[in-house]
Amino acid sequence: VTAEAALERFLSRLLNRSSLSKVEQGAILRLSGRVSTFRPRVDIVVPGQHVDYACLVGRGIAARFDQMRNGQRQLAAFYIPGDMCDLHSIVAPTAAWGITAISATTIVHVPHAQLCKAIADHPNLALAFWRDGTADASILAKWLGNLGRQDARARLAHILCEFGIRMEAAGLGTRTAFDLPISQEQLADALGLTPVHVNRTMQRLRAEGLVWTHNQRIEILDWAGLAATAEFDPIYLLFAKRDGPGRQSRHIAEANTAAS
Amino acid sequence: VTAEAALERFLSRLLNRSSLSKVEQGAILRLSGRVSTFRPRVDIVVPGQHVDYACLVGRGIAARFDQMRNGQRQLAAFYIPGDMCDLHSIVAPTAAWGITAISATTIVHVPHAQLCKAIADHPNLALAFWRDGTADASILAKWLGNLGRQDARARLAHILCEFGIRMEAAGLGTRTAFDLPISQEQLADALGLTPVHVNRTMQRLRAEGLVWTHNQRIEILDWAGLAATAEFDPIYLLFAKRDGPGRQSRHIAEANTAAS
DNA sequence: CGGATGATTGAGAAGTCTCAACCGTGGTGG
DNA sequence: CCACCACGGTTGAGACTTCTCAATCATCCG
Repeated sequence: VTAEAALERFLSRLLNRSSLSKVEQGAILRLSGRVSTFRPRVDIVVPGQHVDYACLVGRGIAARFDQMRNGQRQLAAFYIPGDMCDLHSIVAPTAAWGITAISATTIVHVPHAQLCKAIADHPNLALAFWRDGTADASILAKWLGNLGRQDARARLAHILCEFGIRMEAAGLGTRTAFDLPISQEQLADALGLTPVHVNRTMQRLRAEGLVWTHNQRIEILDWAGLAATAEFDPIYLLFAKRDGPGRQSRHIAEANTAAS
Repeated sequence: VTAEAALERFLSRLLNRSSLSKVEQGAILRLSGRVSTFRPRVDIVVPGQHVDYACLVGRGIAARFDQMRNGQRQLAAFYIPGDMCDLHSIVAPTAAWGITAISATTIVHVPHAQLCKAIADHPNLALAFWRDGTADASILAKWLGNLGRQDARARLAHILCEFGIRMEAAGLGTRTAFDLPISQEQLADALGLTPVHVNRTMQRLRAEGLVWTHNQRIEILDWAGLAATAEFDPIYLLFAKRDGPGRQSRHIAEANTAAS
């Protein structure tokens, strides 16, 4: 995977939410950075580290995590190819969190200097970056609601729906069929559950005919059913450009009825 | 409470994390907006609403919430005077969440038009706003870790420590003594617990000599002890300017040793 | 074949929830 | 001045979800 391909995915992600001129798009594509790969479970950024670059995922899956004193981890976000894990490190370069590789992951380290220059040359990019971070924060808030107010079954169903929509938007499968190289133990760290309980809950979703899994492939057999048990409404992903609310409501309708 | 006083608090909050020139500070103070008040439990912004203003808290406490289908709510953030609840609505004007009044609350509705003009005139303000939103997201991530990986006692202890530091930083008391006009039921909605369990847990913290409460006043009798049970480390509040990591580590040391 | 990783199973323990009731205080109206 | 009501805090007992610990199984890979 080359840096260029990753930057194209990144631009594509930005365009999901922001309108950018050709010139601004060119500025994104002209970014560059050192490419490195990480094995699963290796930390890419450790908590408290001061960084002068942002981490763009080119291949694999990365996650933001918070670590407790006893070593337990809470994953606060999953990043798929095209996601810039810590774009906000531009404005807050000392991370209070860490980034870890979930599966084998390729990262492009884009220097802050380049990103700052792009922002200075094209102020609209700062707004696009801010909007991108706002979308991540919106996902975080939704996860909080899931952890606080939904049981294990709804939580698992919700994250599967979320991955479906995000994978599809990133061109990495359809919302009902995609590869998810995440172990049940890692899912447990994201859902605030025990690996054992994730296992039993996944079995239940399978038994109910909602999903089918094999190796690390997910197939959602009953999208409407899964979305209903998850109370899933993709509005929180903020897949809508600034140009008004009309597009957004259409999006919800699509997501909750299609392919079921 | 006047709009001017609220804007001064807002500027003060921005200066906690960003360096702004006198001119930029002036641009903040020249903002204005319609002032209105809300009774407790009244919604200020309803989920899905399209807004063309941001909500600045002048007095009282507001909260961002996510609502489940059965009516249960999860609070995802508390906003104290000087906090701009939904600054990010500038870049994502259709809210996926709601804002509600926790106590009697005064809100200044600052039009997006004014904020956009300020950003256009002073690009550095966009970065300050983005940084402010990043701090809110960082708090959100920490809450997620609390919900996912800490028990009720640690969660409650953590939110009390957080309020202590934030209240002190906002000039609304000291970290060990402040007014907190939030009912146990509302705390439960933030902590992902039942009001009954919040009550029992609060009793336990009192019995352990960690805190003392009366009416809606909190006194933290043993800061070090409370911080230890909460695994509280204020680094996640991002109370550090861009000027390097030195100041930050000092801050942690202070917060975990002082006033205990 | 051995070792590592991830998925699966079982049984008992623990934390939290549910429901229902009761108490104390402040405000309101007769 | 008192009766009443609303609200928030408190208590008790039983139910339920999820955790803990420990073991087993399946697959991949060297």
